[in-house]
Amino acid sequence: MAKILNSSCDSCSKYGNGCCKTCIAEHKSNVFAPLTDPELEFLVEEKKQIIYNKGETIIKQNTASTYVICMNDGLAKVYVESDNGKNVIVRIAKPGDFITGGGLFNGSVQHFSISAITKVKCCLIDSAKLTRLFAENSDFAVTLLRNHIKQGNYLLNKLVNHTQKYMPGRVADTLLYLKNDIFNTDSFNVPLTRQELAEMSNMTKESFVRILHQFKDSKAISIKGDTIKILDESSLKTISKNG
Amino acid sequence: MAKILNSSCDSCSKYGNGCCKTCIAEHKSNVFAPLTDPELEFLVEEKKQIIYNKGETIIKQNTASTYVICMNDGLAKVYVESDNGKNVIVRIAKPGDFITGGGLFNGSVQHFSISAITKVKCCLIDSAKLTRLFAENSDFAVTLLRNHIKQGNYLLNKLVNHTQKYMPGRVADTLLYLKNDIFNTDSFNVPLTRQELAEMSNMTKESFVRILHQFKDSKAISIKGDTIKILDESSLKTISKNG
DNA sequence: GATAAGTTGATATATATCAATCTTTGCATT
DNA sequence: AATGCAAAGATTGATATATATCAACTTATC
Repeated sequence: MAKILNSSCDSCSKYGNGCCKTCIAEHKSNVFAPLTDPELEFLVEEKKQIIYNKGETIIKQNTASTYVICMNDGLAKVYVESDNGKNVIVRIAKPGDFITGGGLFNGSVQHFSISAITKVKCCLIDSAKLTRLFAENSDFAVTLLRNHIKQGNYLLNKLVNHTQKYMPGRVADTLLYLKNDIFNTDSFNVPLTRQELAEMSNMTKESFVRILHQFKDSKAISIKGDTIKILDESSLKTISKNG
Repeated sequence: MAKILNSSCDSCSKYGNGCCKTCIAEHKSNVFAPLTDPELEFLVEEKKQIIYNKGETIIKQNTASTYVICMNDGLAKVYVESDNGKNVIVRIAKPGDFITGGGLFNGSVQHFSISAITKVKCCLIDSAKLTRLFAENSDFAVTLLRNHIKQGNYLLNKLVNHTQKYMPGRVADTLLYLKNDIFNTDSFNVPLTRQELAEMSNMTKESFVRILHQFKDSKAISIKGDTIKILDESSLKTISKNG
């Protein structure tokens, strides 16, 4: 079970002692950047920092939740569970990411699930506090809105990519996403199963494997155990582009 | 060419003379509802009301624009132009809808195109004014954010529907969308071509036609010229659900 | 040593593409 | 206003293909 770190956690229980301030310092683009120190204090004063083990569910689709989540450490998958039992992984959440469910200001019901793909440390913040801060700090509202607009653009792009591209283009997109948005290195250890990589790419695991090995054969990537190395990014970009 | 209605347009040039107040009265869920009269006055004081003829482009993807659009009359399609030349129609905008492009607070570049599918009357409002209003009225910020979160949920749903459902399910979705979200009647005259209906349903026009006629044969709908009538909504819902 | 994950091959199928025909619409000319 | 014609849209059928499914097998993991 996920365990709650109580307030004796000296690095995280309170702003001023580490966690939240560090979060914001480390992740410049964080939505909390516009907040003043007292505002930040108010926001985090009752927050809960939770640790989830690999595989644990952080948010469950179709259940109510009034928390917004601030990722602190580890990786999580944000995914939609469809009626036919297949999952669609929408994105990977990484440290510094701020996740507001589809229920924010909107009935509290979550429109996607989130689960830990590695050990995850994250803060749960009561979403009612956001509303209060809007009244004091409109820059914060703008930042949060900008965040959601970017999210919308990302989804729009994903919609087009997943419906218009052939499988090789979608696999290339997934690999480029992992390299450039998640790990920021050419070579990375993938904590996701082939099934999950396939769910990111909108195809079956068998199809994903086949195309991955095509890329390996054409020297665009190398695979050693769980480690994938991008050898020829421009080649992948070309494949991504023409579909 | 689209023509600008000058300030002599007595029904629309100014708040207090009709247009915007009427807009809000008619469309209860409008995002402008939280605004006070003076705030509304400020928002619309320099707005432009424009009429577009059928087929004209209102917003062009990848161009900069600092306007937000308030639909006043008519219907428009919001769509993404993909690299392979195929369009994906994301939604239909109807009177009362408020459309903020993907560039809002975010570089001004539009991430989708909008064009008129009937004669359209709409207001273009300078998006810089929104930021100013946030400072005065945080309820407005919350409403706008809620609007975007709903938009995100809609896109998430569309992503899953378009990637997980078979064609009959997607055609059923399109028909139910037109009935329940756009026209609000069982029988409606469709101003969209088969090509456009197919672009809403993520398939070719040929496939769309075939399935439409299957639905006709099974008495779920009837087709007379440009008019489609939903005869058996529950049947369409079943088809939508099981894919 | 058992269970899950990854791989590979053969086959089935949903859907796109191509091609032909039919229908409607817009427009110029009388 | 009526006529004819061109262009666009709609429909239907035959075929091709991208991708899923099914099945067998191998490899890794607890």
